[in-house]
Amino acid sequence: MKYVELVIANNSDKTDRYYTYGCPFDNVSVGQKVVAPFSLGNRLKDAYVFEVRSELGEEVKGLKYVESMDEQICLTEEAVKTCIWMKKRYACRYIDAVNCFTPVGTGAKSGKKRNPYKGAAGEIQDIKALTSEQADAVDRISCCVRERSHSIFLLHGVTGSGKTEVYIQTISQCMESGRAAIMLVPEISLTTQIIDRFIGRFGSECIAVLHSRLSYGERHDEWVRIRSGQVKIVIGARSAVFAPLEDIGAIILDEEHEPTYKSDKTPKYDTVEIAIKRVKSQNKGKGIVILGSATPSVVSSYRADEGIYERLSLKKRFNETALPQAEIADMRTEITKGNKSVFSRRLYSETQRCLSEGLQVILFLNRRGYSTFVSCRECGHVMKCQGCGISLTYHKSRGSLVCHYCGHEEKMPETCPACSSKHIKDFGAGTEKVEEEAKALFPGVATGRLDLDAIKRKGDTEKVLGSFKAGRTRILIGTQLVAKGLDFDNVGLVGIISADTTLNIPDFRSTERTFQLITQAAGRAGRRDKAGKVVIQTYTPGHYAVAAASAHDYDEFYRAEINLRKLLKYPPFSDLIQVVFTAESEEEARQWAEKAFERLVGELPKESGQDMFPPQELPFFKQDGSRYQILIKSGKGKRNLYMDALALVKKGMSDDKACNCNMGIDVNPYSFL
DNA sequence: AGCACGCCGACT
DNA sequence: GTCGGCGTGCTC
Repeated sequence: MKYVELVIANNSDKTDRYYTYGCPFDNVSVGQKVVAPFSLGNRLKDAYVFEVRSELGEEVKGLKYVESMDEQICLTEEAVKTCIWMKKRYACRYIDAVNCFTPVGTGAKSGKKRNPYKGAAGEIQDIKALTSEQADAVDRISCCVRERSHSIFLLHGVTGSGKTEVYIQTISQCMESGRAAIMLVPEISLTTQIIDRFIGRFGSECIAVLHSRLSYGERHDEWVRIRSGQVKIVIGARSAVFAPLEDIGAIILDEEHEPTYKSDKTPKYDTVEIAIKRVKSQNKGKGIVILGSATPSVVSSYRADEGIYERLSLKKRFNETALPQAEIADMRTEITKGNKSVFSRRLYSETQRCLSEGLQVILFLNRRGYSTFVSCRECGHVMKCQGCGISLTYHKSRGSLVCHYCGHEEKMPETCPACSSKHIKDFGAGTEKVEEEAKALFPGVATGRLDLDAIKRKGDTEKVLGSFKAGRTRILIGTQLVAKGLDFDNVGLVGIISADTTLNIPDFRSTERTFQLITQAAGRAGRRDKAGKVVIQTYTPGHYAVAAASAHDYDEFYRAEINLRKLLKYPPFSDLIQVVFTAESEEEARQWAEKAFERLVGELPKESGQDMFPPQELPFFKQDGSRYQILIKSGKGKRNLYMDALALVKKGMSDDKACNCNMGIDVNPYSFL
């Protein structure tokens, strides 16, 4: 008889611990999924083995016995280790972490075997000679994979510098060394070319593509196929980082700066952290992580500077095509010259030129969320919070400007504090408005729109993109969807309608996002032999994100941004921990948030007080219920201190019978709304 | 989270 | 007398 510590698949904070059971199956191992009788009625529950031992340390009252073992599902030891780590790191339950590693639903009953990826047979590309930069990167990475050592590489490569070939070579090296690999992409639906290339290179037998369109049954079958060792390469979006592979040589994150790598539901993990933890906790030998991007996140770049990551740069474009020529249109002068259109005169004339030359135009406008910002139309001054440096959000009902970080509130000014102009107001134009104006300015020219509203139904994206690719539409207007989309051949001009839109969303990352989006959108202009043109419209032409993006100068942007982050103690110089209290009534949410805040203050050393911002109501979100948040700006090395205290307070709340308020914890969230 | 237990009122 | 309402407490 063996004895096991089980994590019960019970969706409750109260049962979030180990339960000791006897296990009559001697071949039981850590990670094994089992069925065990639980609670009063001895109902049979799924559970996972987290520890195995031969002796019972001390008497356990009412010991029960494992009923049966699952034939197919057994997590790796590394997965169990990572689960234990995740519980602490993200203040989630064991079972939340386990659910990341296991397939949802049961296996397909029919047992029909099929490869769920029914794409093209695979595209066999000529293996081009690597550039010397690529070769250097590949050498460095391959060496680590062979030696089973651990390194994190930041592959900083400009658009068209051949990052994908480096990924392929890395995976090749994994295959040669008999190791597995995970290839992560921000959005699998926009990645069919990469998949074809991989299948062409490695064959479909050893590859699993984890697609969001897979049914539960298919997911389960793929999980088993991967776990059996048949599959060595897994391609997918962020959840594929949990693929049940053993001896992982490399985990690659393409476009590492993309926000989709941060999970927005419990556990709110960061894919980069999971990837690093996984390759490090393996027994057979450690693995490497590659973070690839043309515009690395500020946090990643800083870590490379610090030597935590190893930077590998690809500065040359593969076929030496020039980057598009970018120019800035100062919208302040448009206003003073009486141009109230969303088109600057420059954008108008360039659009006209392109259309007459038979080229196509992309107009980019990122209008996310509903919050508007407030700025002066004459001097470009933007209303910001004194303490946080974040744009203030206009709350019409209150007639005031509110900082969503610290709760600071001030009256909406009637004149600009900088230049006393009366032209200070909340503002923002959406894609619909741009399309309307485009139609009016260029009559007879077919336009297409690509944003969340326009692609509500399945297949809409393909329709819109298809028309544009075929040349049926000449002007494509869209949000970041167009920036991410596929490559086009005939685009002569990219117009960025308002670079300020993302600049002024209330988030410390807004500048970074702006730089990345402009750079990405600009990359859509001019492909192959034709150099394209970019017009960037802005009310703040002097802003370093706009200026650096127009000059294709990442380093310049990074230097300015990292200084600001340091000054204001934002990541990477801190971790922002958002604690959200959700309850039926405003009253309950507020009271529990306040109670929790008090306990937190009591739990922590005095000097921590200045890092913690007291409860603040979150704006309009859920129709039912109310939300309050506590924000903690956790300095370097203090994250665990705060997380432990938060876990304690959370435990206290869930133990309190009178409490019907939920407490959610999110470290470095991507949206603070 | 479930779900048995148990202590009350309403109904055969 | 007993059916069923939901408050309370526990799960190796």
